[in-house]
Amino acid sequence: MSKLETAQKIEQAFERTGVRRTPQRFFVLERLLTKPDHATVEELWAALNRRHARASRATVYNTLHALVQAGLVREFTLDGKAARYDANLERHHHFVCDSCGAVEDVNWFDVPQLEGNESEKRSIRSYEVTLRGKCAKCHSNN
Amino acid sequence: MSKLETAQKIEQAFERTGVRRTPQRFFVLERLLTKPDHATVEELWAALNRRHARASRATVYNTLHALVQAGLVREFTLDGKAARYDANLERHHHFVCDSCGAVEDVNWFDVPQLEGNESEKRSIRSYEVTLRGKCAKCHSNN
DNA sequence: CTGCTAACTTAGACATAGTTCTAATTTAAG
DNA sequence: CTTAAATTAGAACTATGTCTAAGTTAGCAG
Repeated sequence: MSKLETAQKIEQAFERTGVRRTPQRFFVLERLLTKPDHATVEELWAALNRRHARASRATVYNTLHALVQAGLVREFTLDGKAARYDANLERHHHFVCDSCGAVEDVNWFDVPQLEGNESEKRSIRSYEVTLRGKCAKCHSNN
Repeated sequence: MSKLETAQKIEQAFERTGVRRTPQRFFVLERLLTKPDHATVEELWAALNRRHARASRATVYNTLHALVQAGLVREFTLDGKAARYDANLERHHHFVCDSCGAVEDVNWFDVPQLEGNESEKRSIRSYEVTLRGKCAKCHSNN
């Protein structure tokens, strides 16, 4: 997607959901859309400051809450660390690199055994596979 | 498994791994073995105090670290909260109840698609499925 | 275009949960 | 009995997230 297209997509998303457009919010959503690395608040704040020097952490938190509220971004956590944010709204799984900690999306696939097998008296609303190993980058670097 | 059998199993585990036997450690491991609810430190500490009133939190941390070190217990986290501990060393998946937060073990099953499909340039060391929904108890209570 | 105002942003203090540390005391096990 | 190792209470630390009060701005009404 070109930069222009992304910008239009963001504008539309803001308009559609009634989220007020500010430079900070635009930047955060743009960053999440174009670099799907599941950034933490800390990372987003650092990135934001490279452009809009003097952004407040609170703004990043507020922005992310607004985006989550609006359904434009999903929040999740991994291994007890800080919350991570994902603008990929498609169903997907996650891969976590043991060496560098990178989190990558993995295309969705069903886990068919689930239905018959394990759902005795519970009802399953959703599930997700978390894969762990060594990412492509860490492989070539060693 | 009877209480006696469990006790013997614990004794043997301590002896085999060279973990010194203390009442606190015995209690913690016993609790993890007999009640596989993936307790947190806080929960274990509360349980311990019901018996050995005046146990220190630090002891629970020390104990768990020793048990993890010895390979008798596994540590994991879920949803960015406190670490949870599991004496079930078999491979298994987890189910998390949306309503009450309970964490239950789910018997292991393979996810066959993984091999061919997604492991392009990364290597996958392990994976786990996390299921979410409503547990049996919460179902009957509502 | 201009001015208005509710909403947003800012800096930094504050809050909190989880965990680790410390120094004195007690204990397991040879 | 001895002593290295474990336990204790509570202080201290760390990371993450929330709050506050003052200043700024988006977006609309006129």
